Amino acid sequence: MSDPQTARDEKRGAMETDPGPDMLDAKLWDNPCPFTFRINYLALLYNTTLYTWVHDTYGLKRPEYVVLYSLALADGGSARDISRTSGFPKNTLSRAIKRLELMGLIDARDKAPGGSRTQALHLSEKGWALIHETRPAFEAQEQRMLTSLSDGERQMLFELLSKVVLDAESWADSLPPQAVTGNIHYKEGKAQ
Amino acid sequence: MSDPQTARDEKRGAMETDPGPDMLDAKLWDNPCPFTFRINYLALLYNTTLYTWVHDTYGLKRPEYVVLYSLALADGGSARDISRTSGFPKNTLSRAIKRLELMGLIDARDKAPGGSRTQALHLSEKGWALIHETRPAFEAQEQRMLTSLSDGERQMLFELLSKVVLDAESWADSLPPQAVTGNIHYKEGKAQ
DNA sequence: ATTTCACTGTTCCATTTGGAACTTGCTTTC
DNA sequence: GAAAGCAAGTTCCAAATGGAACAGTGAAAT
Repeated sequence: MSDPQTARDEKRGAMETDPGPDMLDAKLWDNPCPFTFRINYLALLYNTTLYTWVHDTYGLKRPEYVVLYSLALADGGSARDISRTSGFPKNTLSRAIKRLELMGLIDARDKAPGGSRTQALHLSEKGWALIHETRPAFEAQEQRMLTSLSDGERQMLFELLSKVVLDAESWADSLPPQAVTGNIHYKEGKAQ
Repeated sequence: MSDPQTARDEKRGAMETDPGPDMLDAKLWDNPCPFTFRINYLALLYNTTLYTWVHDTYGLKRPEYVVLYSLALADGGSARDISRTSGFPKNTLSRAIKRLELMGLIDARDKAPGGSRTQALHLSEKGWALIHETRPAFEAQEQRMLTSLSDGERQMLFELLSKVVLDAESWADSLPPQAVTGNIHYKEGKAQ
């Protein structure tokens, strides 16, 4: 895997669509982390397309739409749940929820629904409507993303990724040991 | 695929590690976009772990480290190249590059190296040192991420993802047609 | 040759973000 | 059952972010 940027190159020679960012080739074929680069790159393309669309069309920021989407999948979930499964910090979500409430997309929270500091959140009628209207775009984009694969390949990809995700607890939130020892610390050199 | 949250549930019954965020289960097994959720989730876990480590250890923010990493793979690349392959907007990268230059991690740019508005960027000695010191952590984390897969499975996953990435031009930056027509516009209801 | 044009990188500024401290209310312990 | 502990959600504020307008430079057109 040392001189691998061939697959894309021939295409480039013919069409010259992009003025040759072979940095992309390097990142794809010369990268010590080929897997994580790919998922980052794909996630990026997918997310920016869809979330800019949502923002331009509905005036909802990404964390806001994430709240709606999360509740559509797990109605009655809490801010903490959304934080854990989406990666947004809880204060960002707090703000998002407040605004969604104001917009009438999620139901007003009774300060104590039975007595619990955890607030169960629910989509409003209007919130469901928005989800039903927007989710197809997300689904369709995911479909388009996978058109180059056969049904069998899609299934295989799905299973492989599931395996990795299910094993995530064992590696997330901790670094491999050798990374943590004996480093030069540049931090004090903060220029700014 | 309607009542699929079994795989994780039995585990939960036994260990009760997490106080049951079955929102995660819903997002994994009830999601109309199972593929993109998985890659987003994995990317999230991977990125936050590593970039917080880089930040705490070296005082480099994510876009800054991304510049270094990109140049390590494609020395002489431009800000524009990095922007296209990383997704960061060019002004963010402009700032990052300026600071890296100040810190001596990339070579100073001669205002006109032969005459061209595109600036070819190069890591300095110190920049290379930092990359050589940090990259192993990224590699190791990617390895750990994939430990649950056999060699064959890893290879398969790599090939499937490559296919999808190579096809990216055909779907990125555009939405599926049916998404763009006939929507309610909530945007004017901006509360704030 | 001069005028457009195209595009890279920078600056400006309003908005957004997220860490840290705080509030509140349940839960556990003695 | 009071006291200490803990965890969800909020507020505060400094920092980071990214859109938009700008500047500068090479290429294209006439």
